[in-house]
Amino acid sequence: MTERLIQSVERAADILELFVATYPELSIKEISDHLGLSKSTVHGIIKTLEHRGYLQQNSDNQKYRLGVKLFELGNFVGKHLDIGNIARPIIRKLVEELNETVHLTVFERDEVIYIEKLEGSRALTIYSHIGKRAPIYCTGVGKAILAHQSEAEVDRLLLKSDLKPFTDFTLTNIEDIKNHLATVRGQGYAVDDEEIELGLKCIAAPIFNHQGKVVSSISCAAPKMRLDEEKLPKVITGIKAAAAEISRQLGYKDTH
Amino acid sequence: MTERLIQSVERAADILELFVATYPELSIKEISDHLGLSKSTVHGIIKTLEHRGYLQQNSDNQKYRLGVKLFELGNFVGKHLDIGNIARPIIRKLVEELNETVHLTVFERDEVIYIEKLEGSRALTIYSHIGKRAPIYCTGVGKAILAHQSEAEVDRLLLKSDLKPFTDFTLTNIEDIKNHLATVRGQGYAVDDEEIELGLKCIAAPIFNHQGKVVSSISCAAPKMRLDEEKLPKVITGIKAAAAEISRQLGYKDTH
DNA sequence: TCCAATCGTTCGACATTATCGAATGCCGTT
DNA sequence: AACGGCATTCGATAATGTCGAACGATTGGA
Repeated sequence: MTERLIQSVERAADILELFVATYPELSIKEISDHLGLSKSTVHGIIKTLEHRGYLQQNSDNQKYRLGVKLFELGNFVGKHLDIGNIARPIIRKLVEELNETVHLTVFERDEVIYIEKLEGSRALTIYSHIGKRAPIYCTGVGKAILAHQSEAEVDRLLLKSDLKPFTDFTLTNIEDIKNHLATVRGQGYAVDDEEIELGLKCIAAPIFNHQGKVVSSISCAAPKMRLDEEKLPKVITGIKAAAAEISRQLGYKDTH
Repeated sequence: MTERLIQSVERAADILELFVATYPELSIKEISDHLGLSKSTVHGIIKTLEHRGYLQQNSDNQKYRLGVKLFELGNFVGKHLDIGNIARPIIRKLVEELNETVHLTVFERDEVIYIEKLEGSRALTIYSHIGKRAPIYCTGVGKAILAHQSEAEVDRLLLKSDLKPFTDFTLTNIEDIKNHLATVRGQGYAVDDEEIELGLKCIAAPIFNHQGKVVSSISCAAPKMRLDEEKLPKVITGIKAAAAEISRQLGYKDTH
């Protein structure tokens, strides 16, 4: 790992981030003191950043603040770096690998919603479609998300749900579900074994965003008979790896 | 103007902006071709930017895209660089200079809304308050904004208004108003001469954002008698200069 | 009104550091 | 297996960023 980083670019980044870390308005002196650089060094970088719109100088006090160019770039990122675009190629690869249907969901306004579905080339496929809601307590994608919420949040969400039994295997007791979530959290993936539909089995993993919050999940859904002793470990490994990669690209820093 | 800009910082900016200008996903080769730099130079800068989260590398094709750090910074800018914060110190200075009330408005959802009011130390002050709506066709702040909308937009807005006469001086005929707006546009400021309230006179100027659109305006409002031959030019100059400075800080590039 | 202090800005000299081109290594394709 | 394309690494060079000092502008206090 003999990375050769560009000093002045790093310093420019240091300066930009200093505004977020300390105060939205800083003078050259303050910056050079914070970073331990000479005033003239800071001045050169600052003037370059100002010239490009990354900083702007206040006219009365001569201090600097972050410029609208960053706002522009940030918006661009927001549009093009959304989870769907990040996840799609990763999911596509996973589908090729497993040749099974893979779903992507997001958790928004207390609901788990399918936002992407990619199918393998099997005859027997899973019924589901983009935009549909998934129950949170008895699906892989729902449980993967639920397992990483605070206990208060879990209680709130479960109390809000009707906990209707879809099959004989559906867990409908809050304590049972909460115990099960601990297992999910521990192993890093969730299993739905015919809990919502007989014959259907899902393996799902949570996706973490740059704040470390779980905001979405992916799952592989297949007829239970196809997920045999040989295939199941592959699915688990694949789903977990894909979820981790999406998380990473979303800016999640895994700190274990 | 012997500015001494830092080359590698400029090149880093070039790279970031290239993603917006061309395509949200670029390879090192594509970047070096576009910018006429060697691959290794680009590689060094890219790795630095990636290291800091300003870029991230896609795992399957090895291309790069803008990173979430920019999203973060952009959001921060959005919060702290909003028009109110930019305008406040500039308005404050103007109030000291003129010792008259100055308003700041934004144009949103077809309405002109006061979002800031700073008063001079006079006994006779103007009634108005933050959050209040201003009619668009017969106030300085409204006309300053209206004068810089497209003709279709002006028609739409005026047809939507009831064009109620507040005083004998209120213009209520669409053609009259549109002719008047041409004057406003030409002189760079709008006058409201007792059009909404007898005895009240306002001088207002438009504020341009970084896209060159007029999204807000400021005005100086005072009893008509106080804006005499001596003071009026000062007010006009002051309001125009303040509006120009706010526009500049919002990222507006005046290209005349 | 003047002086002192503070900070932004400019300047010049130095060596650190970024740069380039060439070499290497890693896929994917034929 | 060999080729092509690309990312990556390496090493030598001088261009470039860095620092300290000097300058200038502004502010506050005596």
